[in-house]
Amino acid sequence: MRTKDFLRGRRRNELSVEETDALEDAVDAVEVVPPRTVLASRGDRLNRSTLIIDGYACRYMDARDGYRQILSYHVAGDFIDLHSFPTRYIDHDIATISKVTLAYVRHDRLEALMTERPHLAKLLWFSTMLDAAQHREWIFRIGRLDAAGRLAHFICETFYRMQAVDRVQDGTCDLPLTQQDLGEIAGLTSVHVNRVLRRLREDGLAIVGRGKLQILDLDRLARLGEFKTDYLYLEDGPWQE
Amino acid sequence: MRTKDFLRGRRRNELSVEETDALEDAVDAVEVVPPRTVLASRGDRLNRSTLIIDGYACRYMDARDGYRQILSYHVAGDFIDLHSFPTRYIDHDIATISKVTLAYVRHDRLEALMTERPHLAKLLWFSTMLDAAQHREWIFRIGRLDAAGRLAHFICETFYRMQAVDRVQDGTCDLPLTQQDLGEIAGLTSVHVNRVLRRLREDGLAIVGRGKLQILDLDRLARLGEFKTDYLYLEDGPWQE
DNA sequence: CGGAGCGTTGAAAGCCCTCAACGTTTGTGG
DNA sequence: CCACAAACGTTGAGGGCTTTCAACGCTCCG
Repeated sequence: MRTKDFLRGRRRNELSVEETDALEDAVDAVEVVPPRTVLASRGDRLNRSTLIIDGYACRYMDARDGYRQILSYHVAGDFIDLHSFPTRYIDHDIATISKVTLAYVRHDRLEALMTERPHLAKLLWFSTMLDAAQHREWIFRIGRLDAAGRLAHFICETFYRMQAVDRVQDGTCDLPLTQQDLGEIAGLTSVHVNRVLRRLREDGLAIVGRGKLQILDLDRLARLGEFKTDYLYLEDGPWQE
Repeated sequence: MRTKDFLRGRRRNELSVEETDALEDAVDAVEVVPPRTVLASRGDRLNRSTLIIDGYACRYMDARDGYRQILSYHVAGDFIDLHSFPTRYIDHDIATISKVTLAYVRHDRLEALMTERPHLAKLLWFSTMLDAAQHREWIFRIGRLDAAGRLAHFICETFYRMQAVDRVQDGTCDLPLTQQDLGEIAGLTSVHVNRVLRRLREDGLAIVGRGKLQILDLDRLARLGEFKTDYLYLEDGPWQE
């Protein structure tokens, strides 16, 4: 099932069998895309949206000086550009990070779902609100935390998201990001990311490198990054009925 | 008409007369709230959403050290917490900045609109995507720009948004923010905001103070803040049919 | 096996913060 | 209407976190 990771670990249980089938049925094509490939550019008008089946991607904006700011990091189950359905245009760039398997859903199929399945539509809307909630945490992270806090916060967020889609084993998960990427996520230089990661490693908090993330002390990481899980709307949170 | 500023200057024209009436009809109560009042707190479960008829509000998160990070700034026509309809909970705090006139729409009315008026529902969804697009620009702003660029970017954004709802006269509009507030928006201290604003004033870019914003040179401000208008989805943008 | 990208480390500089003091404005009550 | 207090705005000096610049080691893949 190509859509099995969509909202997995979040509010997947609110999807009925019929809705699951309807969503699965709306999936058009499946494609494998190589790493570091641009999927869409600012200003593009899209007529389909993209669900990550497996792999990693990000959204970003380029700054004048050649640096870029990564806006969001996406894993399996993420509808990477569902917002282009209501907005029609996208206002940032999207690219793969690793090799990625993608599923496409045409916007006319979504249009039909809006009228035929309003409850499913509301869950699609909800999934774009998860993005917005994450955006807000990123603003907080970059605006108010120091370098170590920013990376700790990102590590916590990524770990919980990976756990939600069952991509964690023995406290370890994939993290195919370079130190340059992490700098573009946290608003830091790669040099400083390197120093901070060493500190996190030496302090027994987490080991980041070689495409992997290993959590050593999630509690202390969360404290350092002032991290709360509520905004991820995980299945065991207080928002359950 | 209480909802006249909703999506005004953006894609208001896509609302049919019937949809406008339906939205207007969904408005429950109207209330006036004093400045600096907390409207909702992280973890609250809401059963209604709030449209600003007039005045200014913001969303924010508190950090451990007593500082806070402002996540978004809201003006007339903004649905300040429409995202709580699909998410049910809110994951940040909301407060007024000035005296504000609010209109409430109960979530059960929105639920009905989802099934009865899917096109209107899609426009409501779109309006929450405007928020997300703004969030992304804030991430870019804080992550990649220096202090002057951050304030210039915020000034540009605010000016265009105020213009969209017809709150600009002679290049001047209300801006009831203290330098402390601006610091909490841009991830800076109020002291440094003060120094940067003086620079902007002396360089003939903008005058900020006494509750007002006066634009002196929008082009240079936009260049300084690397500001583009596309993400605001203004009525005269390329996204028009 | 070679090269390019990535990671690592050091030194110096810069942007912004912290601390502190004082001036200005605003709003309220006598 | 004035006086006063509190909040806001302004300015200077010093310090710290992060950047910049530079060099070198490592790893992975063709």
